[in-house]
Amino acid sequence: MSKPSLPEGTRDFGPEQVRRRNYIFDTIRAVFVKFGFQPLETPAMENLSTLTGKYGDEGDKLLFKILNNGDYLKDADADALAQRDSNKLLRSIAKRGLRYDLTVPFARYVVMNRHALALPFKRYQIQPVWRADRPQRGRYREFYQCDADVIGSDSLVYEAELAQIYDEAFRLLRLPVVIKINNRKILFGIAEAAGIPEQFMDMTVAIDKLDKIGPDGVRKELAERGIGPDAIATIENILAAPSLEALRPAFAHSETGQKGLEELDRVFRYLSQSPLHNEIRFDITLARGLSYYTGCIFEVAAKDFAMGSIGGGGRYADLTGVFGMPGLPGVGVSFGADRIYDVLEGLNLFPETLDQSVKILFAAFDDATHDYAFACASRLRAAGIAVEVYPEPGKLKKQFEYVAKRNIPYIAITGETEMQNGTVQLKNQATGEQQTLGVEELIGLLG
RNA sequence: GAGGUUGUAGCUCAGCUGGUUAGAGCGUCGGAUUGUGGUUCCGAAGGUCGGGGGUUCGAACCCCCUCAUCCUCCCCA
Repeated sequence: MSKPSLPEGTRDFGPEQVRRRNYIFDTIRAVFVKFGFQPLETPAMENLSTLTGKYGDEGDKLLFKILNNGDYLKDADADALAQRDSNKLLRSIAKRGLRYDLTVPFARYVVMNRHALALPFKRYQIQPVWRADRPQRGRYREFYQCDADVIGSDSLVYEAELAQIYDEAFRLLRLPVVIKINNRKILFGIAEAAGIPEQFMDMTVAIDKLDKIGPDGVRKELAERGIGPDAIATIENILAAPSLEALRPAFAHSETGQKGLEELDRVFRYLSQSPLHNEIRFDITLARGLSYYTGCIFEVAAKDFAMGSIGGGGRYADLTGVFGMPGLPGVGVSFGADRIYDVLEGLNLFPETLDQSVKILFAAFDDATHDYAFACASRLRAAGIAVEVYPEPGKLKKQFEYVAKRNIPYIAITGETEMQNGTVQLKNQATGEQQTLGVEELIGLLG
């Protein structure tokens, strides 16, 4: 019998961690609700056909596949098996997989329930997702996303609301962030201005790395991806633009680029109606990988703490199209709860009060007073107060040590005298103050 | 998927070029203290040295495999 262990990239969460995680979830959820989003949950597993092809070749490789039940080799593709062709074999031995994100399952849900939905449909979803990535700092194989998406409207008011949601949630978590915003149409405008619209994706991937590899690195990467020197010069020129307004001349011949500028202008106009607490920054190098984004894109980074993005999102013109329902636009954002946890922990920003669940512990000396303690505890519980009774009557030392370890703020000592008078000896653990109280008075004090 | 790092008590880590019975601090448990904790003192328990195989008279230490960890790339939350 070997020691038990966990699969790579997964974790247990102890009581304190769960309380802290719930603090994050509750905070984000409250903001979602305030903006009119409705809850949705979908299964951990989806049909593999729902998932494959939605995240690019890389994404497909990172999907966890679930082996079919029963005699899965009976129906396996014999040729693929003989040829040891895993990709070909897969379809015949695994028909399900674990969800990779929350957006695709949402799109699937919308298509399946289109007749029942009032559009625009605003939903939020807080659930785990799984990726067979190599775990490292801030990267896990099982992690939670907190998503808010709107489907069925192309109004830019939602882009503004989603930016406000980021701002509000991180304000409540007291975590200073930068909300970066860009627009895929602006990126396409750059490609058009440089005369390389067909290399839009290559260009995007390269300039996304600017803050990581620097201008020289980007130049090199652009060249490696087969983009000519003239085009590279144009791109660099545009990237150096100091403001949105300065881009206008460069996009004189790019209708898409102009559209991108207009969209961002509109979003900023909405946002100017109500000041944000965090910085929102136009970042022309922001690209984001998922290929289905078509309009505004978002990314959130913590200030003062090195961590990959702790949130991201954007607009997609046609996500449900792959499920046979074209023309439904959507926009959404995601919070990376696990990374937010790591950042809050690193910056020591979790509230102290999260670990006080039980308010008081009852301590007794013998069988008779143990009964009395139990009776008192029951009355407090009936009044809605979280209470514990120490399991063994006897030495106070142990009972006090337990209270200290559990961070319980009060201890009630129920001895012979107290039992006869219907009182308890209440001690405040923080101040050391002690007083004799009747049970009703105790309920009044703690309730 | 590619490359590297680390793995010794519950935790953090020592452990010399391979050499008797693998140590420390913290924590845990018991006692000093049978109605008052976080201090102090005394004592105790706790190890398949991540797992498997190999080299050797002898392996925590060297070699191979494997599992896990942390990090970089890729990609992302």
